[in-house]
Amino acid sequence: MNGHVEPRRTLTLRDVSEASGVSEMTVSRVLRNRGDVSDSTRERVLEAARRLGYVPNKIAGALASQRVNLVAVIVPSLSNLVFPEVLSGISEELEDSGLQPVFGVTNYSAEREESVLYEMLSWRPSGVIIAGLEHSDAARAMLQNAGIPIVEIMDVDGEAIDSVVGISHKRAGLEMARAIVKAGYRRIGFLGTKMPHDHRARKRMEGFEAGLAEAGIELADREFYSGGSALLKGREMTEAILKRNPDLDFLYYSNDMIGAGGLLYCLESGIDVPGKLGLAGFNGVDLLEGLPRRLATMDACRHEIGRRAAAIIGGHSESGLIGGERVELTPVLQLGDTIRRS
Amino acid sequence: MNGHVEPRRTLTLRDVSEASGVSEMTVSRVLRNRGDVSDSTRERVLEAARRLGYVPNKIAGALASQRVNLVAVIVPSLSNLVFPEVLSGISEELEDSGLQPVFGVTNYSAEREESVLYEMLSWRPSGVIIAGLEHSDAARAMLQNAGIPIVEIMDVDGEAIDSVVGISHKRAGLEMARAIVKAGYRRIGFLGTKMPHDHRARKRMEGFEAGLAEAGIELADREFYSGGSALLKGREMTEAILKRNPDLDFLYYSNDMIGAGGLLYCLESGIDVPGKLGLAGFNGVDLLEGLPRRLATMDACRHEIGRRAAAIIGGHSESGLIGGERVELTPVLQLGDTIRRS
DNA sequence: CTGAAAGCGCTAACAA
DNA sequence: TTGTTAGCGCTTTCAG
Repeated sequence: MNGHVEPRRTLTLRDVSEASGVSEMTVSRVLRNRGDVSDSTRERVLEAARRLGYVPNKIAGALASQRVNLVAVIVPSLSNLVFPEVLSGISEELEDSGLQPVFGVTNYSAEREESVLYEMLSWRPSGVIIAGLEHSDAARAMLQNAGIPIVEIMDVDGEAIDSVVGISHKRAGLEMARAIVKAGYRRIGFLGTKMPHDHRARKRMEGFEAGLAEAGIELADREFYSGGSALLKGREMTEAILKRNPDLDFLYYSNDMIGAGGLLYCLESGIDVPGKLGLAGFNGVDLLEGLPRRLATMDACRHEIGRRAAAIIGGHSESGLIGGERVELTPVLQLGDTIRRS
Repeated sequence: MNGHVEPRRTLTLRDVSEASGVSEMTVSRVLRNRGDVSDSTRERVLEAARRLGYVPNKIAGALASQRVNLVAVIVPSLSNLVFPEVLSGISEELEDSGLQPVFGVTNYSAEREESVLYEMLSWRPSGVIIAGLEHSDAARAMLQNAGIPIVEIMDVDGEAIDSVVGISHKRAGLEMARAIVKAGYRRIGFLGTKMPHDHRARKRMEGFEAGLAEAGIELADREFYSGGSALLKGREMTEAILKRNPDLDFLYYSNDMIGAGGLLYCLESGIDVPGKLGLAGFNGVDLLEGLPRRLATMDACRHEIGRRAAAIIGGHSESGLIGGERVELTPVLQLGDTIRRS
C-alpha cells in the first residue's frame, strides 16, 4: 500500500502513444480502424490502450473531424407509453449503424421544446427526430438552418420541414367515426385528455367529428381528464358521462388506456358491450390483448415509426444528402369485440 | 428571388463577432452570461446572434473549457414501463440544473452495456447514472476510472462503485413472503420473467424463497415467460400453473402487469380472491388503481430513485466532489384486496 | 469593460 | 505503413 494518488486526469492519445512507442496519429488510426496499420503495430497500440484503460475523447474528435455520430430525438413525454415504444424502434434501428440516439423530453411545452432543441443542436448532431409538426417559429427556424436531416414523426397532417414519418390522425379519427356509424351507433360520446398541446389527439377528435358529420351526426357529449392513472380515469369518466347521458350508445376514447378503464367499468356494471354500448380506443397497445374483451382500436404504428425515422437519418447521414421523404403509415382498424358487426 | 444559395456552413462566433463589430471573446462572454459586459454591447451582440440564427458549438466549448453538461443514463430497457418512470424522475430533477440527460439502452446485455458505456464516456459526461450493480469487469473499470460521479440505481444489494440509490429487492421479496405466510397462505407459486440477466427480479425471488424458508415453506411451483403482452402472459401463466397445481393458495408475480393479468383471469374464472387464492405483484404501477380489485404490491419507488440519483449527480457536479452516497429507499407493502387480512 | 494569444485533444491532409 | 503539421471553434488567461 503506498499512499500515492494519481492526480485525476483523463488519458489522452498521447499517453497511449508514449506507452506504445507509436505516434499519436497511428494510435488514432488503430483506434478508429482507419487506414492501413501493420498488425504488429496495431497489436502494440491496442494492448497499451487496454492496459491504460484509455477512452477516446469524442469531443476533440468531433471538433477535429466535424463529424458527430449523435441523433437528437425529441419527444413530448415518457409517461405516455407511446413514446418509449417509438424510442425502442429508433434504438433498435440505430443499433449497429454507428449512430447514437440522444433523447430529450419537452413535456408538451413548445417553450421547452425550443430550449431542448437548441441545447441538442449545439452538439451538432447528425440528424434530428422530433415528434409532431407543430413547433414555435424559432424552433422551426433552427431546424431549417441546421443543415442536417430532420424527421418529424407521429403525424403527417401538416407541413413538414424536411422528412416526415407518421400517420394521419385526422384520418384515423375519420375512419373510426365511419366504422362506428356504419355499425349503426348514433349517440356518440368522446373521452380524452385535457391537453391543448397534444395536437395529435386534437386532430383525431377533429377527424372523428368530421366523420360523424358526414352522417349528419354530432358528438352527443365529451369528457376530459388530466393526470392520474389512465385506467382509473377511464373508469371514472365513463361512469360520469353515462350518468349524465345514459342513452349514449358509443364511447370513443382518445387512447387505449382510458378505453380499457371504460371497458372494465362497463363489464362490471353489466352493460351490454357492444350490443347496447360500443367502445373504441386508439393506439393498439399490447395491454389490450390481456383484457377480458378486445377493445376496438387502431394501431398507431409506434415502433415502425421509430424504425423508419431512424432509417431515414441513417441513410441520409451516410449519403450526406438531405431530401424530404414522406412516409405515411396506415393504421389498421381493429374492430375487436367492442363494436358490433353488421 | 435570386438564385443565390449559401454554401451550407454553420455559423461560428466569428460570424457573430463580425456582424456585431465586437470581439469574439466578448461575444462569447455575452452568450454565456459570464463576466461584465456593457448593456449596449450585450444588446448588439444578442441582436446579431438572433438575426443570424447562431447556435453555439458546444463541442468546441466543451473541449476548450473541459466542461460538459451531459449526464449519461444507462438503462436495460424502455419497454419495461419501470425505466421510463425512472427517466422521468431524472429529467424532472435535472430540468433547471443546466445538466442534460443522455439515455442509452442495453437490452439487458452486459456486452451491450459495455459498449454503450464506452460510447457515452467518450463524450466525457459530468456523471453517469446506471441501472444495477452487476457490470462486466471492463465496464466496472471504466466507471471507476472515469473520474466523475457514478450513481448505480434500482438496487442496493451488492457492492457499489461510487454512489447508489435504490431498494433492496431481496428484502422486498423477503417481506412479501413474510406477509403472505402471516396471512396464512402455504402452497405458494412464483410467476416471473425468463430473464437470467434481470438481476433484480432474481434477487426478489431469492429473497422471497428465503422468507418462505423461515416458515419452513418451499415454493410449490414456478412458471416463467418471455416476450409478448405481459397482461396476456399473466393470464396464460396463471391458467397453466393452476391447471398443473390446483391446490396452490398463493401466486407471487415478479411484476404488476403479469399480476394484473392473473387477477383478471381469476376474477373471470370465479376464483375466490383472496379467500381461496391470494395474489401479489411488484412495482406499484398506476395501472393497478383502475383494476376491479386492488392487487397487492410493493412500490419500487421508481420516480423517486430517478430524482435522488439525478440530485446526487447535480450536487456532486457542482461541488466537484465525488463521494459514495448510499440511499436505500424502503418500498412499502400494499396489501390491497388480494391478500386476506387476519 | 474589452481584447489578444494560446491551446483543449483530436483528425485531415500531406509528406516521408 | 508511419509521421508531421495545422487547425476544428471555443474558452482560459492575461494584458490593457
